[in-house]
Amino acid sequence: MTVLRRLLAGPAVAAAPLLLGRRLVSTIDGALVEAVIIETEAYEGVDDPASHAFGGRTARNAAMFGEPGSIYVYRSHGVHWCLNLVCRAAGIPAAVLLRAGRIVSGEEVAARRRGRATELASGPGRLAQALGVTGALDGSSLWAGPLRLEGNPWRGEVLGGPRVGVTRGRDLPWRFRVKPSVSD
DNA sequence: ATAGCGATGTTCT
DNA sequence: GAACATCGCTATA
Repeated sequence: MTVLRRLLAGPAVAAAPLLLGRRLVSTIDGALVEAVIIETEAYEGVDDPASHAFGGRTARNAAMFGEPGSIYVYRSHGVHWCLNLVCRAAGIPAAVLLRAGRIVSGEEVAARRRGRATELASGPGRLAQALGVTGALDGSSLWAGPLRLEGNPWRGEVLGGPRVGVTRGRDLPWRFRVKPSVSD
């Protein structure tokens, strides 16, 4: 059992800060794009009023109930795809939303997908678009697909705070990001 | 620099 | 109908 498998088998709140600094490696459509994760948010199961799984299973959130290491992709505001990594044992819904990254490889591909050269992955919709992630990946596995996770956790300072765009459950500091640096 | 708003799928009231 | 785990354009300062 690898470190990563153990991490995703546990609570999303524990996994979210330890996913920071790792590289998300995409070979979607045969093009290599890598992004270092710099911002995440945790969504726990039925007790979390901000989670898509709050209130039970639906067609959209079904992937959240899958094996840890599953990929959950949903459409936000009818426009953008957002990428989550599923945590906890099958049947217990929890996931970490990957909110932002810094492209470290395949910048040309990312820029082409984004239709611009700046802000390539500074937001959940942008990150997914830069990596080529779409709803086609929903329910697939991180262990055997075109999307992988590599590298080690962020060694620097990690900041916590309330989740973004959430009205219920705002009191929980389940958003994590690396300390901002000038190179971003 | 900041604010407002349109786009638009899925879920909930 | 309304709200949303968003983004990018447009308008005002």
